[in-house]
Amino acid sequence: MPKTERRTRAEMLDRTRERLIAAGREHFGDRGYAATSMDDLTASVGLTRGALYHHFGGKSGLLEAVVRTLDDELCVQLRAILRANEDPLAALAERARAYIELTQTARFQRIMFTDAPSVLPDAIEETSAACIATLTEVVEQARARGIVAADVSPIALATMINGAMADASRWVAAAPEAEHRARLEEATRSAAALVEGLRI
Amino acid sequence: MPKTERRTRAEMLDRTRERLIAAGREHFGDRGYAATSMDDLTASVGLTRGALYHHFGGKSGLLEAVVRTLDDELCVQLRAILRANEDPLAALAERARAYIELTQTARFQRIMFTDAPSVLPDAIEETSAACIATLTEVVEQARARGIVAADVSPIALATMINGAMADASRWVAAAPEAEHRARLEEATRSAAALVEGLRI
DNA sequence: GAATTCGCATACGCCGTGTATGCGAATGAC
DNA sequence: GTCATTCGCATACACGGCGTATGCGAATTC
Repeated sequence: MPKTERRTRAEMLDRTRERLIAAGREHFGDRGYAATSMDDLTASVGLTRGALYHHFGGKSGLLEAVVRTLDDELCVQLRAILRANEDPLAALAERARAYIELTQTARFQRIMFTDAPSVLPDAIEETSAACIATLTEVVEQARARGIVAADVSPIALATMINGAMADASRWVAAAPEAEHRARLEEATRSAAALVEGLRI
Repeated sequence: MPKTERRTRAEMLDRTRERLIAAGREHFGDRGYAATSMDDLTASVGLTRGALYHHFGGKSGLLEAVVRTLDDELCVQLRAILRANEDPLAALAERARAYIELTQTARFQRIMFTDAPSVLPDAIEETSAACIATLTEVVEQARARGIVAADVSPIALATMINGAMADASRWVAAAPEAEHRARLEEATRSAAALVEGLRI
């Protein structure tokens, strides 16, 4: 029996999907969505646009698949951090650092922060809503325990914390290599100060 | 002497610039940058693409002009509010409400928050840097007066406040008409709580 | 009044996307 | 095992939009 295993049809299908998504991460992340040619992208993995339209329906369909992949990878890690901390505000501070660190790659920033909101407002709205929902739960816990004032709106606060994190991440990523670590520390400390300020 | 005044050449030039920028605000704001055809846009003000390329160099050039117009209009009003408040943190809270209110139009949101960062990352980086710079000054004042802790980074904090404001604005704007006012109040109160939490 | 500038229109070529169509290999029926 | 069928993907075509080169006509300059 030769070492080349036989692949079932479904396996092959999944493999080309994955290859296209991987190519999407690279091309969209490096050149930006608008400047990416689907002819080039598909050719870079030995395919043509036919495969793209078959699997994703079009250029934006591939971007959406890439976005969901990136979002899933991030969410898994962030949720683990929230679960690991007992104190809600401490959990938020911990999560802030992890969020900034996990979103530092240029590709992630370009795709998730810059291009996707413009091309797929609905998909981004959906994923960030899920992200904000978990933050909202944390704020509600804190409020229920009397850690933060009862008159703040958990959803509004979660939304703002989410926005603050995104911009903090961009600010760190925009730093020249030498200042990178310093900015990460500054951003982490400031984020902690911001959420700890909510403590009564 | 007839009522039709004679226009100098320079005046005419400025008028077509303004008309194109106005058309840009409408088309980019209503349909999005990518979905806007420059043939349609120029035709809507009785011109052709020739005028566009003469004045702005291209599609993105017009967007940049629109962005700077919108940014200028906003900055003027926000600066006035910062000057009107003595206490730095109170000024920030006041500014937060004004910022959210002044950025509620769908056109502003679409152009400044959604499309421009993708098409003109440098221009947006530049304008938001200016915005963050003024916020940084306010935080530094507060720190100098001992109102906030000395170990927070004014720039990092200003960046995060800026991001929090933008997302708060989007959150309010995304509300159905009926909830609009309620969300504005929630966001304003929560923003105030966030910055007041920094007070020692 | 001739020359020149310059604001804007016209005309052309190119690239990229979406769609319709075609082919060939893997799958299922019997 | 053969035939019919599905389906993953390639090929071919048509359309629209952008950028550039070119042209015209009116306002300025001398």
